[in-house]
Amino acid sequence: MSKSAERLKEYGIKPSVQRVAIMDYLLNHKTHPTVEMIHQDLSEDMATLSKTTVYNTLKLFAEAGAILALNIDENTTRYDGDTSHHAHFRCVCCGDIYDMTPSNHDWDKIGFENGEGFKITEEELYLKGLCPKCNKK
Amino acid sequence: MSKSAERLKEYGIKPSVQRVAIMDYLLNHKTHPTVEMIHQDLSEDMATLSKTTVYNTLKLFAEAGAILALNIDENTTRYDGDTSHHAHFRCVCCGDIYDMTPSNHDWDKIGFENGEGFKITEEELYLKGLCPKCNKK
DNA sequence: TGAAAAATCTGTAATAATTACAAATTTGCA
DNA sequence: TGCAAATTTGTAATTATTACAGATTTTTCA
Repeated sequence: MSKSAERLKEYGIKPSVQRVAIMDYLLNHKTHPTVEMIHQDLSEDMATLSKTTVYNTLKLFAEAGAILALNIDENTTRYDGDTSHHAHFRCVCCGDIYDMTPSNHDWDKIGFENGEGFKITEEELYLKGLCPKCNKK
Repeated sequence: MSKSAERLKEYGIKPSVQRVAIMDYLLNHKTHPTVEMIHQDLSEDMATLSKTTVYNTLKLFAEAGAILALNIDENTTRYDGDTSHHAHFRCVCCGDIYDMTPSNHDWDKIGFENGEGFKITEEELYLKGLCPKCNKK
């Protein structure tokens, strides 16, 4: 079975053709794509793929914890097949999103002064600025 | 001059009646309100206030760095008059947003393994989970 | 002071992302 | 094979946000 199909099963999701294709896309494109990009690219091989299916599927995946839904972009959601603990950087010039690895591995153990009683289940660190390419100009 | 008007001048923004009212609202409501909430509340005293003005003004403030625009909520932007360095928590149950103060004050000095060449100008830490109230239930 | 110019505000219409929903298709299984 | 359940599809509705042009307010300066 494909890696993508296995991944879906791990998270209790039945692997339909469309679901496997979308998960496959996410595992092979580290670009943090939008619904639009995924739909457009996959449509080349799956002409009948509906945008609604892409929306529904990504929501399903994200709610199951199989992928990450990122709100680092102001107007649209970006998706990430890599669910390991890492931060994200968005270049305010070109819009590209990069994975960032904090060198201080204690960042995920940060406590909060007023954190008593809170149950934290998700943590996202968003960085913005200029990427190396845009920074040179 | 009011504290709000002074604040605007600090950031090079001309203090009109509407702008002062909106900044005032943000400085006095720590609820991280949406455009909708701000407009609705201020409309009680300023019947003619347009929602477009609220949108434009908040964008102006945020771009000048006078306030923060938060994307912690999936479908709408929330605003924060407190620009000091702190994190945000959103309760997935009731939707309320809380300020969080990392007890490890080094969190803003985190380096990134693959950070060479990047110029980081903004940093947002978003936490999600259950607030003390919802956690009890 | 008082007109002309500039800045700001307002209301409506347009846009774009996302969701609702019902019909069509596919899948799993007796 | 044939039926029921799950999934997908396409269109219509919803919601947040922006575009834009006209109205209003503020500023400039003779």
